[in-house]
Order: sequence, then structure tokens, then C-alpha cells
Amino acid sequence: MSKPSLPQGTRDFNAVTVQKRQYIFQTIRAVFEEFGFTPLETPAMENLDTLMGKYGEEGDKLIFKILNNGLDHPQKKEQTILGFDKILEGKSSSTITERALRYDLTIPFARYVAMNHGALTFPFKRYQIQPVWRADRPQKGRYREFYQCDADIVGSESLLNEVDLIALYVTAFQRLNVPVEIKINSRQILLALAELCGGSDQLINLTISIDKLDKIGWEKVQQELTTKGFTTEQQNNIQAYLNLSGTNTEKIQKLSALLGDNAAGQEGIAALNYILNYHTHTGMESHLVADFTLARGLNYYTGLIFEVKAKDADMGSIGGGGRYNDLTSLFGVPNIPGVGISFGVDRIYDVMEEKNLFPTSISQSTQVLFFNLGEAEALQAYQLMLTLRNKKIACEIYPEKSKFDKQFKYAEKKNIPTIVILGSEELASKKCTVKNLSTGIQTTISFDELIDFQF
RNA sequence: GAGGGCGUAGCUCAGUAGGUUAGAGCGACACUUUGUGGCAGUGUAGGUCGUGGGUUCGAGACCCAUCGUUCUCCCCA
Repeated sequence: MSKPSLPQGTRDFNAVTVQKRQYIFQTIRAVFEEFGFTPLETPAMENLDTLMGKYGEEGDKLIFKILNNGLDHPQKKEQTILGFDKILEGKSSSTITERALRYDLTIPFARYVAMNHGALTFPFKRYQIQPVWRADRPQKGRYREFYQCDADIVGSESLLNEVDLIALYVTAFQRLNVPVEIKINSRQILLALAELCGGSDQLINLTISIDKLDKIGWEKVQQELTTKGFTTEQQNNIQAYLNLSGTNTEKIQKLSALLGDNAAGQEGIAALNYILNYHTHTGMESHLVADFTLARGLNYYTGLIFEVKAKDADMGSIGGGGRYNDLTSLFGVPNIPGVGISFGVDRIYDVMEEKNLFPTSISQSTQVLFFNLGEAEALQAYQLMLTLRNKKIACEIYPEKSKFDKQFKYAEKKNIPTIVILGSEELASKKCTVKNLSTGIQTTISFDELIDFQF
């Protein structure tokens, strides 16, 4: 028999890890609810055509596809072979696969809104905390199964939504004690730059290249631009754009001069200004950084875009989002604008672990261990234990009569702070001994006193 | 999709330029110690050296392949 193993990029989570992860989930969920979002869950799998073509060319390749059932049926052989030919051409084929694991939470949400728009009250605010899957190659901070926590608002174009989502980010990361900066940019600003440099059809080429600036440097970006057909003059404009520096206000002023009266550009700048000004009144402006190199790979964004970066941590973005003004039209329902953000829990966990940001109190489970010192003693201890449990004190009794040594060591290993000794002497006198394992202090008290004991 | 690093006990690793019977620390278990743990002592268990080929008198070590893992690029949370 071969050794058991896990699929690449997936993990088991032990007790301590689960407790830490739940701490993150609970913190984020509480903030979502305080901000007026209600929960939604969607299936792990979607129809393949719901997902295909929504995440760009790269994204399509990273979707986990599910093999159809019944492919072993001889009658389907011809069909299946035809389908496989399509796969070899790089297309997908419904005769071989018609379902896939969800790649993110935004598209399934758009699908949900499109299916239920008649029944929803707009603006509709939902949050969703579920795993997603990507057929990516695992590496640092990158998993094939990971959780996203999304909050989206659809049915409203107001920039107040963007303002509120940023406030949500700031609140959540403050509660988690993770210092972050939130980068913001606008797809319209990127579009304006594209229009100035070769036309709007160059938008995607342009954003892919400039997004790499901080990784590969200007020299290589320039080379890439040359091969993509940008002229020297256009490259100079792009360089000027990328070199904008200073405070948020200064950068925006310089950008405005650079983009001139380009309509999309001015719209993007106005939106950016609105957000920044608003947050000067909330005190949250200090977390915001206008970053015109921020592009984000997902094609469906149309307005402001965000990305969250943990300060002083070697980790990609731990959250991202933006405005998509017509996502549901992909599913036949036009004119429902939306904006949303996502938290990457697995990366947040990695950052918090690396920087030791988890509170120490979350890793304890059992509070009191009752020693098992014989049949009659255990019966009495068991009854007392149930009473304590009813008072919400987590207790357990050692299941076998064993030596003190063994029971003590069990308590230590499980990090149980208190033990209760109830042996033959205590049973006779209707008392028990409560011992605090970290201080070593113990007291003998009556059963009634135990029930009201402050652990 | 492209390219590197690493696979030796449950864990972290050592293992010299191929040379008898593969090592340590930690952990586990037992005993010292059947009414008081953490410390200490003694002992026990645990390995087809990732797998399959090859070179060699001889391979944990060298070569090839394969699988796993990890990191980088691409892209992303």
C-alpha cells in the first residue's frame, strides 16, 4: 500500500491552525456584518461556461475542470473522441467537461445576481466566505485551494460604496492588527494613458507591462513596450506617467497635467480625488496610496481598483477588488453596476504567522480536566463536570483510571490550565482539589464551591 | 507553460573523496515513581536512505528516469 498523500497545493489544518484561521474568519465576518452585508453561499462547482472567458486568457487555463461522468460508456466513444480533439485545439468541450470548480467568488456572485435580480432588493450587499480553487503552480503564498472573503455591493454607482469598502478594509485589518497600505488606481486612468499612447486597444498590453515595473525595472518594461509596438514618444509618456511621485495629492496633480483633458482620465482622477478627500474626514487617508502602476489582471474591472499590501512583509497582495460596471450582462442581465473587495485569508494567515500577530488566547480549548481515579470517583466527577459544562466551561474527564503522572502530562500537552482531583478521600468528604497547573497552587473545596469556582 | 533547490527515524538534520552492522538531538512509549506534572536517570520501539533503472567488487552518496516537495518566472489571493 502506498503512503497516503495530499493533492498538490492543498493542506490539512491541525487544531491550532484551525483556531487561528477561525479567528481571522470571525474577525472579518463580524466586520462584514457591521457594515451591513448579508451572507451568501454558492456551490463549489459551476457550469464551465459560467466561468470561462471571465478571467482573461491566463485565468481560463487555471480553472480546475471536472471530468464528466459516464465517459466510460461505449456508446459515447465517438462523441468523446470528437470532444477530445477540441481540447487539443485549446477549446473546452462539453462532451468531456461541463463543470468546473469555482475560481473566485465574484463571478458566481454575478451569476447569482443575474439569476435572482427580480427578487433582490437593490443596492444588494452580500458577503461570502468560501474556498476557491486554481490550477496554479504552488509556491510561497500560493495554494491550489484557498479561502476568499468577499464583500460586494451591486445596484449602485455611488462612490460612497468605494469609500465604505475602503473603510471596511481599514477596520478589518486594524482589528487583525496587520499594518497595511491600500493601493488605489482607476481603470479609466489606465485607459486614458492607453488612449494617449496608441489607442484604447492597447490597454491590456500596456497594463500587463507596467504592472511589472517594480519587479523587473523600467529597462525591461521598455524592451517589452518596444516589442509590443510602442513608439519612442509613447514610451516617454509612459515613463513620465510611471515616474510620478510625491504625496497622493501631488501625484494626482502631476497626472492631471500629463493626461490633459482626456475624458476618461479626468473621470478617473475625479473619482480618486473623491475617495481621498472623503477619507481625510475619517482619518483613514493615511492608509491609502494612489498607485498608477496598479493594474489588476481581471478584465471585468471598469472603475476604481484596489489592492491591499501588508507592510514590511514579503508577500503578494492579501486583498484586492474594484468596480465592475456591467458584470451581470455577461449572464444576460445588463445595467447592474457593482463594486467589491476580497480578503485572501491564507495569505493573511501567513503574514500574521510570520510576524507573530495572533493573540495568545486563541489556542486554548479545554479549561478543566477532571482526573479519573476510579469507578465511583469518576462517576461523581462526571456529574460535576456536566454542571460546569452547563456553565459554558469547557471540561473533559480522563477516560481511564491512570497514574497521576499520565493524567498530568495529558493536561500539559493539551495546554489545559486547570485540573480537578477527586479521589477516594475527596469522595468521602464530598470535596475536590482544584489545581492551577501554571502556578502550581491548589485548593480543596466542596462540590458546591467547585460549581461557582472562577476558573 | 519555463527554470532552479531539496527528498535519510514521527520532527529537525548529520552522514566526510563511493567501503563492514545507517547516526544524533528532539518527540513517543515503558520503568525509576499506584495521591501530585514540568526536572533527571535508565531502557525500548521506530529506516526496503522517495521510487525504478544504471555504473561499480561495493551506492544513502555517482549517472539516468520518475514521483513528491519547495522556490523563481508568468500570473495571482
